[in-house]
Amino acid sequence: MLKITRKVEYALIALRHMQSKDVDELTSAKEIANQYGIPQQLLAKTLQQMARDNILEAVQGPAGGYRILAKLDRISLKDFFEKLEGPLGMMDCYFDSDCIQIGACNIRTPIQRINDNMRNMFAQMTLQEVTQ
Amino acid sequence: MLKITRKVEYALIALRHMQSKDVDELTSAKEIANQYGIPQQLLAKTLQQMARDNILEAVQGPAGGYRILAKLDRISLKDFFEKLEGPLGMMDCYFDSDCIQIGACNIRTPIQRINDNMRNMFAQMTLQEVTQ
DNA sequence: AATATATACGACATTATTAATCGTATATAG
DNA sequence: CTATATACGATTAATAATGTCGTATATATT
Repeated sequence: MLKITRKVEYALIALRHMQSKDVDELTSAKEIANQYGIPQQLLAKTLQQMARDNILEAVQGPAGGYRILAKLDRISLKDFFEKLEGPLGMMDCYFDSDCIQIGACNIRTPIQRINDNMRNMFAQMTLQEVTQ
Repeated sequence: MLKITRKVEYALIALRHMQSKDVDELTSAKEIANQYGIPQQLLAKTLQQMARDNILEAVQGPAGGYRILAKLDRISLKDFFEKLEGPLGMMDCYFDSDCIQIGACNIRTPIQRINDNMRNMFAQMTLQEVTQ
């Protein structure tokens, strides 16, 4: 439990890889996939998603690839995680609450407190700190 | 991602339920399962595990059940989570590292930093805070 | 002593989630 | 024109979480 997904992991690897290059240099999904042993198609999808989220810029065609578009020190880890994986809740009922037992549940409030702490922690860390 | 398991959730519900009673009063798995709509056998296993971990005391036979044994304000959430679910790592390589790519991986150190923050956060919260 | 009801627990089955692949379309440099 | 890159929905495979089954043991009650 409390694990990040490979998607997030791959995204971080890719960002860090690109950050070690010139800002306008392009990196292909293939290059990263080969270098770190990541399934290329899966990585490509994640990069495409980051492009849709304006974290990366994508350039098509041969000699195309991706480059970092956003200011990584302006994106919190919380926002990054939620862009890629959706709302960050340790229990499903943190956001959507169609749990039948919600009336009987005695730990909803305490768990939400923990969850707020966790979200707050990730809100205070930036992508830059992880990928620099 | 970053979710707690039902096992932990059920354990917290059970602890909080027992804490609302007299300290030496017994509570059966059945009682809790019925009241909160939890599968009884699954809950029972979790209670048994907590008994093995000396968080609860178990009393067998009819009119048996469980009662809280440990001082909940002396058990951190980190220890509690790790008792129930094992080591707390956002990535598998935090503890065991048979990842083939470990040499190539460029984010191991940064992720460990995040993970340390998370573990530290849970180390500073006690079970008591959640179940009181 | 017999019975009913509780915990104890390994093995198995089911379900949900995550991870990976497939197939096809589009863009563009050479 | 061709090779190589991104784009992306659909599907399958793998893994992990969740739940069930069967059986054993303890013990209060009758």
